[in-house]
Amino acid sequence: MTTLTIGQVAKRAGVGRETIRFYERRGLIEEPSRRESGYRQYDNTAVARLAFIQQAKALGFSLGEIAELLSLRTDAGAGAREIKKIAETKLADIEARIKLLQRMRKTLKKMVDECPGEGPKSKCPILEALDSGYLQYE
Amino acid sequence: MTTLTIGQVAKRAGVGRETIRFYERRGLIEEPSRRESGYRQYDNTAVARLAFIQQAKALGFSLGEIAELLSLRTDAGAGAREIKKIAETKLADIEARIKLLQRMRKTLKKMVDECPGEGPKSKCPILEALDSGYLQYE
DNA sequence: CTTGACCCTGTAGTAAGGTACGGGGTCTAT
DNA sequence: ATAGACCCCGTACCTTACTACAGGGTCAAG
Repeated sequence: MTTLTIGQVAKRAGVGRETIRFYERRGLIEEPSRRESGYRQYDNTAVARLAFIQQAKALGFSLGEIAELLSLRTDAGAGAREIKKIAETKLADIEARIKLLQRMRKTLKKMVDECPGEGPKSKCPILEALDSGYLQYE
Repeated sequence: MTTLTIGQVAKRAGVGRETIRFYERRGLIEEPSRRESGYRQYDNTAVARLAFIQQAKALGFSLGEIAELLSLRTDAGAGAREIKKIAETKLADIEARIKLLQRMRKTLKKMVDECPGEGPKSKCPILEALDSGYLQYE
């Protein structure tokens, strides 16, 4: 099994060296074995682990949630139920964020459409709309 | 004109006292006059200003952007054009965020649908999907 | 054997948007 | 006149996810 230094792992995984040490401190990556000199020694499973983290991040999971996912993975008692539950919670969270942003978009679009884009600011309803306390959110 | 203490303003605006001082430091709220004792003295325009900030925050503007909006408001040279531009930039930003979240939702929903929700974790495709580096984002 | 690239630790800084605390002084009602 | 609520300032702390030093030691090539 080839061993890799932290820099080689970082390069293959497309992250910074410091990021790997940071993940190690956060418990997302196991502490690797060391050479005599103290240099960290990794193998390809570390690269795979980093890929997992990147994928999960791309899906909107926080590092805390990723740690949870990772612990379920090695927890013999964990089944499909636990994993599905985390993913469902995240899904609901993402859907809520989308809804909020859509409401924001609607109001903002209306404001932009109503603003002539020229002339004095008194012709633009944006500032007044913000003043009026008239917006409905949440 | 009735004067208000910072605590009264905070209560009416629904924010914390510390938040008002924080906004003052950030230049979002003008420095108010003081009593002999050094106590800040506000009037209702401060409550209105805070309401403006809350509204703008609800639309997704950052404090920096709100400061910009606020300065345009008192800048005699500013017209509808400048204000519309900021709002348009924010709108584009919100739309991009919505698109990203929709992609995330789609993939996550597929995973959740494919997971049986019972049995061993090997039956759940979520962990494997995260491993595979197979997700397409961005 | 030297040079330059790489590694180590620990600490500090970044962004955003606050929140909390310590050690004071003040205001108001009883 | 005194209790308790409120205010002052400055500084530190919180979260998230890194990123950047500083001051060292190590490794591989020429």
